[in-house]
Amino acid sequence: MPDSSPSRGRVRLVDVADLAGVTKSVASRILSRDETLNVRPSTRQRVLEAAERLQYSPHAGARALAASTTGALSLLIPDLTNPVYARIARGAYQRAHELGYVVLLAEDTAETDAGADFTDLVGSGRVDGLLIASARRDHPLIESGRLAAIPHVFVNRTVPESGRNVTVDLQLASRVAFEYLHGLGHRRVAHISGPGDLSPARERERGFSAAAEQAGAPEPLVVHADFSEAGGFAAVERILDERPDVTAIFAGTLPQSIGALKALHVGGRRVPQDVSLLSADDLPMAAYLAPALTALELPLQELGTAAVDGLVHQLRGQPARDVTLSARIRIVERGSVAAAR
Amino acid sequence: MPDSSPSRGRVRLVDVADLAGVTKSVASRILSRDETLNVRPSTRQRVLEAAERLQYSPHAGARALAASTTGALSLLIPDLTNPVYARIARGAYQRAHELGYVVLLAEDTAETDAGADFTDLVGSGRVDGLLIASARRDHPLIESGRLAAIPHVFVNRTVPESGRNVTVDLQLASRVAFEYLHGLGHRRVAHISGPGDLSPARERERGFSAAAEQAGAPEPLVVHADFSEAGGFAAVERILDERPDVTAIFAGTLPQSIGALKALHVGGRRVPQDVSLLSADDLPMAAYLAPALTALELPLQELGTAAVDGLVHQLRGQPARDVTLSARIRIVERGSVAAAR
DNA sequence: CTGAAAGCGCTTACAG
DNA sequence: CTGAAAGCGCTTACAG
Repeated sequence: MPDSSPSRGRVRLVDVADLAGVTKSVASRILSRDETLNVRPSTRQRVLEAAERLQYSPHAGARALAASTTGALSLLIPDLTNPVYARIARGAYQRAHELGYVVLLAEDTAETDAGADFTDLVGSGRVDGLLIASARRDHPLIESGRLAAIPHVFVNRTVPESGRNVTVDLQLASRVAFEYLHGLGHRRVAHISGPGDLSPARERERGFSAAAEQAGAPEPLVVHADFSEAGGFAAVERILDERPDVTAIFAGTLPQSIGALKALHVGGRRVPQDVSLLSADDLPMAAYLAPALTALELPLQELGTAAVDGLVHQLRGQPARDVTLSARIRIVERGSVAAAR
Repeated sequence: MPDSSPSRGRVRLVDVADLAGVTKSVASRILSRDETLNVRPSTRQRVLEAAERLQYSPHAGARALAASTTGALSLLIPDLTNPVYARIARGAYQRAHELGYVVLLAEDTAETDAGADFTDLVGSGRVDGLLIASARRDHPLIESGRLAAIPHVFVNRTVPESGRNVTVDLQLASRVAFEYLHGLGHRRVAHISGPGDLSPARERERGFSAAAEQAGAPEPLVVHADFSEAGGFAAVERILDERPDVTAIFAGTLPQSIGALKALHVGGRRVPQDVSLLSADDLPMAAYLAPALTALELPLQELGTAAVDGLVHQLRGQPARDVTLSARIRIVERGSVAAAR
């Protein structure tokens, strides 16, 4: 096979144009599916075949430079370890792929201090916009003000006044949780929430308490804790201390639930005979714990999908908007919740 | 403040050069830390300050185009949900950051069929190279042959003959596991491995069996299973069926251990009184299960670090090489393993 | 229906 | 020590 001498071994647009017997202009327009273009079907065909045969893959940088668009989105998640984000990420990937975007994932913990790096992802023209699931309230990205010029969306968190929040209706979800427990006769109920400054945590609390008030039930005890096993453990210690007669606990995340289970065990409570435990986050693992956890299922994959839709909406020049998902919130019953005695 | 009219609001190299009173050439060389450059300290100072003041962030695409290097690496992981990869990713991030690279994470499951997308990440000049932790044996990336022209490294998996494998010495790790159990008097031992075609699984098996043989112990029962809770559950069912007198089980992953715990419980075995369970993957959660899991700790973060080093080594024109980590392999003792009765 | 040409924002020999 | 200029591989008005 003769070498058509592409520089550095890269197949360029001009190579496929040459092979197809057209100019770069036409090739470019055909390959980028320019709708306004009228070409003979046979020409189109030749170009497509040439691209295929040469395994042509446009240079993203050159395209970004010329068109000032990258075709890439970045998803910033606070904790790779939390499977909740895996679900969101999958939804995001899938939709992005459908829309012709690539999504680049990045973990954005306080330790990595990656905030700067990530603003730079957009600043340096690597991505067109940001899907921000990082939950830190005083995130450098937000504080910096650099976000203002950048298309972005907040996922699973809420930044007041931003008009860019894509969230599950956590107040509704918490209400569902409360009413489920209340319906089983539980009257002394506690809720393990997240760190006080995180918006999802605040909303769960609000929904839970509001539901209690509306039901005329005693005010639930709300305890703030880290979203981790250790957090759940410590929270239950405090709950048992302040309210030893508690009959049901609603934990905000699965890791917290695992810690809670342990602390209940240590505290001599049987689950669910003495205390019922309802977990947020329905993940495969929940079914394998002892007892299997009854959990609140949320539309996480849909959240990822909606986030990409919201961001792409902005990229197309539409104004940002809040999106709240309230479908597909339900309780998956397993063994950790029983009727109050 | 007067508008210096940057196009599209972007601050360009020429803007900082102007502000500093030099040409683009000099500014470029100073900002990209060109060692061979000799400039007056005062000039360097002015350029750096100008860049700082304008919040200059070079256009990654333009740079990629001109220098044919992107400063980005991509880490492909098979399952976002598995915390093992989070640890590897953190190590990779940190080292990449130190070396001036950005790392872009992507989940590469069979379902997303993302193989093509990812080859394209390099093909399209978005990243300089790939850190491949995807474990599928017949991965489209490998099959396609396109990988040949692309700097890459396999992380936590081994592709024979590739000379690009960055791994923990799993044979050694399994030996450590076996000898720990053997030392406690266990003679009827089983191992829950992964799907038969995954290289880490095969190596763990080999190491485990070899250690048994060397100790003159009976051959361990090895059961293949999915790396999930369900896999661990099914594996233990089979083990109890084939070898009801088993006294110790070594599970290859934490999710498998969780499933195993459940199956042992269902099978009427107490852990560790009747059967000891040793888990691979020491993660925070292990301490909160009932019983707390004794686990094999592996140098996962170091694995990520070494992978980046290996890839950057290639990017600098050095030949690829295998790297095997054998330090920091140890047993973290908790409650799930006891001496044989 | 198709082509010639400018320009996106950088880097990097090559000159001075 | 610093500058002028070509070129990386695309897209996109603008012409024909």
